[in-house]
Amino acid sequence: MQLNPKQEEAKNKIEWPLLIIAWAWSWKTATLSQRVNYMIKEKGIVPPSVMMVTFTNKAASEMRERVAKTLWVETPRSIYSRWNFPLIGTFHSIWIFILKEVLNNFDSEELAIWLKKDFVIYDESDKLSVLKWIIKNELHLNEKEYPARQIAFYISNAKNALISAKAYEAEIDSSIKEVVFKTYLKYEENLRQNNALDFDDILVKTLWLLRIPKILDIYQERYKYLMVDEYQDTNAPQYEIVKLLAAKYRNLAVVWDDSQSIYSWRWADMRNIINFRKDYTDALIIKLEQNYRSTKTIISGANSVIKNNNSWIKKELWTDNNTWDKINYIEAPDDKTEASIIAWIIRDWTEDGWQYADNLLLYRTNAQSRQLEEALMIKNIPYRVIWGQKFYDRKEIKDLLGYLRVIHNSNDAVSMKRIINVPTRKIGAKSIEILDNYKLNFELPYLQIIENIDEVEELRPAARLSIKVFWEIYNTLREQSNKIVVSELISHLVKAVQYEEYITDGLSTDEAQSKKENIEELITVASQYNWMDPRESLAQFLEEVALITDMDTKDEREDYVTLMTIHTSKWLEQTRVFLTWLEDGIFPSFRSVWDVNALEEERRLMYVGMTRAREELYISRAKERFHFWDYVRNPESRFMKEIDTQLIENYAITEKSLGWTSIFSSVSSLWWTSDWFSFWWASTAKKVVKPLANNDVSIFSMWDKVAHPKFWNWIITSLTWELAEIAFSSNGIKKMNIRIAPVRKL
DNA sequence: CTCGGTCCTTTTTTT
DNA sequence: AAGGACCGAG
Repeated sequence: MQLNPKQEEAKNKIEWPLLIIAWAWSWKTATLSQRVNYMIKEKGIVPPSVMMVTFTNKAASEMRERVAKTLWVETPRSIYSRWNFPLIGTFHSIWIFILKEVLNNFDSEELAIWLKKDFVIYDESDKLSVLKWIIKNELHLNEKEYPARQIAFYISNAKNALISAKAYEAEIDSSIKEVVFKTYLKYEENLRQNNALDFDDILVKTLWLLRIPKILDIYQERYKYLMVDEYQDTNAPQYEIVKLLAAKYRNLAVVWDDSQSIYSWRWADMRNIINFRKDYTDALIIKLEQNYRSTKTIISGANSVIKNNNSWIKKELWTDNNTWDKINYIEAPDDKTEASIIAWIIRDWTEDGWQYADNLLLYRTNAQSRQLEEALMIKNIPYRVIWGQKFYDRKEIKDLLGYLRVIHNSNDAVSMKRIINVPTRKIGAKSIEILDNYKLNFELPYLQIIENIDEVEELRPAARLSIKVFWEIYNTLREQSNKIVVSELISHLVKAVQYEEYITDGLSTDEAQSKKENIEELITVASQYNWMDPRESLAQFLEEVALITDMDTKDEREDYVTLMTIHTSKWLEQTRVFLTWLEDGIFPSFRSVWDVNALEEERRLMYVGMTRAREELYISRAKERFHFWDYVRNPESRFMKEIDTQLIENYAITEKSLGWTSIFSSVSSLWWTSDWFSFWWASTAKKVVKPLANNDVSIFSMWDKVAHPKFWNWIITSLTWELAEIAFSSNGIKKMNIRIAPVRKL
């Protein structure tokens, strides 16, 4: 790949602070990977002295792959093969790596930090359950009045402003902050006892350690060449950490794009660039303004939107690429038609030889995927929804990880509480309360109490017995964890506690199957760590699982349409992009329309969405839709009006484009029956939704007996074309489309 | 005391 | 889909 003169300049300037202003698809990734190659191959810099920080795991692994290719070496599996390769990872993964290394080599007391090396990472739901418990049991307050979610927001805000729990007392200026202060203190105490960190702590604790001169010295000397991608999305602790690391050698290159800053709600502050300019007044500034991906039309369209932001630095993104189709604007009469037209367009293109995988469907919030999914299902189009962190949020996954976590770190009280009665062992809320009180009074970790459970006399004998049984299982697993790799450990665990029987009890075949598949999937992910030493594999697996998200599991080899939020799409590009639900109140979100800053961030999000498209961009909205249990008519999105009208072509809604839709929408109430709904839920739980059945309708007739996997045997009591009413002995009459429903004639 | 039903609500964006 | 509230059975 031949770099242009600007990119070449960025590549060659390595012993100097460097600000690369890079607009969408300006080949910044190629520039950065060639820059690493240049350092190592031309300048003889040793690979492990180079650190590159990216924003997502996906970006990091892509970068590792590219760099490995230019260096002619095998792509390392993780950031840990640091001795012959640059350190390339996300902010969080690199900081965890540093935290662990420091804790392995130094005494915690010497560092004046309570953190010990086997720490666990609490995700958002772990954090909320701790906060809920504190609010209810320690502060004796009503959770309704002081919602954990709101308290969590205040605490996170404080942490990112580097205000400790003790220092928060000075911030109190309202009754809610009074409660926040008390909760924050207890929460920090809880983390300390459990040897746990939340996401914010990963940054804050790293910063704390790097402020110790002798620690900082080690890392400044090791990582002499630093690069930070997506600098506009850094927050205060991240900025401080980078500043400290770079202070000595000043070989820091940051990549910045103010048009793509969309994480201010995670405390990202694009004004960090002002601090950067102050810290490095002599920094070389290079602008990469040529876009190598999208057509002229798409770029002009995106430019015409983003220039409405006052905070935006004026610039012109340009391209040599061809002008192609105009931006297609679909104004559908209602939500179902909107979704159907999109499905129809995809189907049509596919018949012309395109792949399903050439299409990307974007929306503002995850909940919006539903109607698009329905339309795709009706047309048998395979698709996959990428939810933020859905996979690891599922009960079966959280349960199994909970076991692994207490095996790894016996102090982890949140996980212990989660799994002590899973599967049910007759240890209920009352017993756990007794354990909690005992723990509070004697300041002992759970494990120690469980080990000597006979001392807890308040406990019912039955509960004590159950805990002993649990203790046996736990001990066996813990011993095994030293001898067998983590994927085998999970299999043993599932058998030892009869987890499958527990989780699938009372479920339909379909639902049970999906649970089992999820467990299988977890074992598959875990088996990637099989090459490691058993104990190490467990630690590594748990660490990376905490940071992994659904989008990291996107499989490039299968052919399916991808659906995701615009936020999630930031790292990718696609031939054809559909931006849906372009209505004021939805996009921009109703929460943002009164606040200039929030609105500008939404506009940047629009820019990000538009520039994901390479060749064709479809924008759609519905004049009327069913939303939040009501019919609403949202005005056209203001962002749509900002696009230069010459660039837009209104998509004609013809009979052809409606196709079968018009027939379906006339009987649309049928699509909303409960079994359709549960079928939808069941299907989305799976990785790739399999195309629906395509039954030959002609073989069915009135009074036929049919088999259904979920409801067993039915009898057709009414049949109009392919829409049937089917009687089921205990559930009354169900309406369904027998062409696509999972039914079989008996 | 514990469990397993039912019924209700839930959300903006995610490392 | 999952958590919370509530209730009746064992």
